[in-house]
Amino acid sequence: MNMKPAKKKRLVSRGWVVGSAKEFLGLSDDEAAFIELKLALAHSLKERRLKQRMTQSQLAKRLESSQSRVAKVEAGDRTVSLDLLVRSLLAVGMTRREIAKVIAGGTRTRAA
Amino acid sequence: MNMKPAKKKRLVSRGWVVGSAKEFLGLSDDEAAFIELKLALAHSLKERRLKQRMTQSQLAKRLESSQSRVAKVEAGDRTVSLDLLVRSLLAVGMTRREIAKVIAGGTRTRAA
DNA sequence: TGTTGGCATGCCCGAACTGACATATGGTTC
DNA sequence: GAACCATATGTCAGTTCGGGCATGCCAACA
Repeated sequence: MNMKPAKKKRLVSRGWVVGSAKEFLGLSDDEAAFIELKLALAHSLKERRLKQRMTQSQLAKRLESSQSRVAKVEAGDRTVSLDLLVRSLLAVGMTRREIAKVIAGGTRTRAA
Repeated sequence: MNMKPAKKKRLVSRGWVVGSAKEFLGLSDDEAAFIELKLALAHSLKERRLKQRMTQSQLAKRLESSQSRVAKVEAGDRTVSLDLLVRSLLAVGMTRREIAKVIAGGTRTRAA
């Protein structure tokens, strides 16, 4: 990722609170949009995986990755790239259209 | 990115021909979907930047990156991550919804 | 209680990505 | 042609990310 003023942000991406992020930190709109986007995808990944009754280990195998990394992906860990995130989504069977839907879901703040 | 059997693929991502990729190479469906996705985004980035009458150097400044890297992003260079690609799209003013549209655009083979 | 299974966390270090620079190509204007 | 601008391409040192292992946590259950 490498975002120059990578100061505080480090804390955020794994502090949750979906619909905010930039509120209590000096994030630019783009930066905020970006991490919220990742969190939204991470969340839908876990949802989808469970719906498929798949374990993290099984998914890891498909990705030629490891259980621990899958856990980090779902947790929205800052060391996880969008690349791996999206490839994971494809691996649990999501189509481009479905992924797009999650991304568009956008400025929605809470699930329930 | 790091895709285990990163064999030939190297050639593809910068060989273009939008609607194919996996056709003449042994790519899995997911792998193919993934790089086509990146190419679609890369293409719409250039389109959008030009529409904004912005130069690569200007965009690079916003991203705190360099002109040469922006060029690679738009070219769909294999050394460019989805992260940078998406952050670039946000930097040229695209909304999540617009990005989603490009992604959903999906299995379309040719433009005109 | 001991065991098993699924998930989370920390770490290492090799692989991939990044910014920056140098340089090349192509177009425009004088 | 020279000067200038936007873009393309190659390279590389420094940073980030990746797989995988070790380990911790917790719930289920016999």
